[in-house]
Amino acid sequence: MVLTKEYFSAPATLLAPGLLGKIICVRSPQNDVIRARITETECYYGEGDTACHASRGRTLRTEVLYSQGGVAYVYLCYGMYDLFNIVTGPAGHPEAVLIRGVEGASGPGRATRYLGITCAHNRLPLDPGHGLWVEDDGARPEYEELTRVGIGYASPEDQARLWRFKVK
DNA sequence: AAAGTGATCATG
DNA sequence: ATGATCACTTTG
Repeated sequence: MVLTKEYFSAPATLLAPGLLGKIICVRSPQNDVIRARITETECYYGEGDTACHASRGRTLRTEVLYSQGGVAYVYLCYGMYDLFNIVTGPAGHPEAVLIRGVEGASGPGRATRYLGITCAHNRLPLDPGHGLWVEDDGARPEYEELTRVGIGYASPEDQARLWRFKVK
């Protein structure tokens, strides 16, 4: 079944582990669909999370994080890699789940490249009509909780949070 | 271990 | 207008 905006309106802290095993679907320019099961995620939660892009408030870039859950947040990292996040939670509260890996591609930059997701997908609602959506086939894989990667600029307590989730 | 790469945001 | 910074990957 296709996951809806209502599903994505739950908190990122819940959805990051919950999305493991779900299937990202992307319609390519050639009109075929690429599918891959999520194997690793991280959550970024609110302005109070010093690792979250919205920790310094609303800007042109972070505006999309304040949407109601169920839209894509894609941004260019290190000048080379498009990183794909799913915005979650209620409107007005900035939070998202970063897709760090899918079956067939580990690492957030590689996963987006593998799926064919680019900055052109930024702000798009996640549904089949927009060519980018997520399906649940009932899989509930076991996972482990780890600290987030690449956030050395965040406060020590935020760095210590177990907000990365990885399928065993 | 270190470079490569460019949008973004804060500063002047 | 300028410069530091960066939720990474590849190569050695």
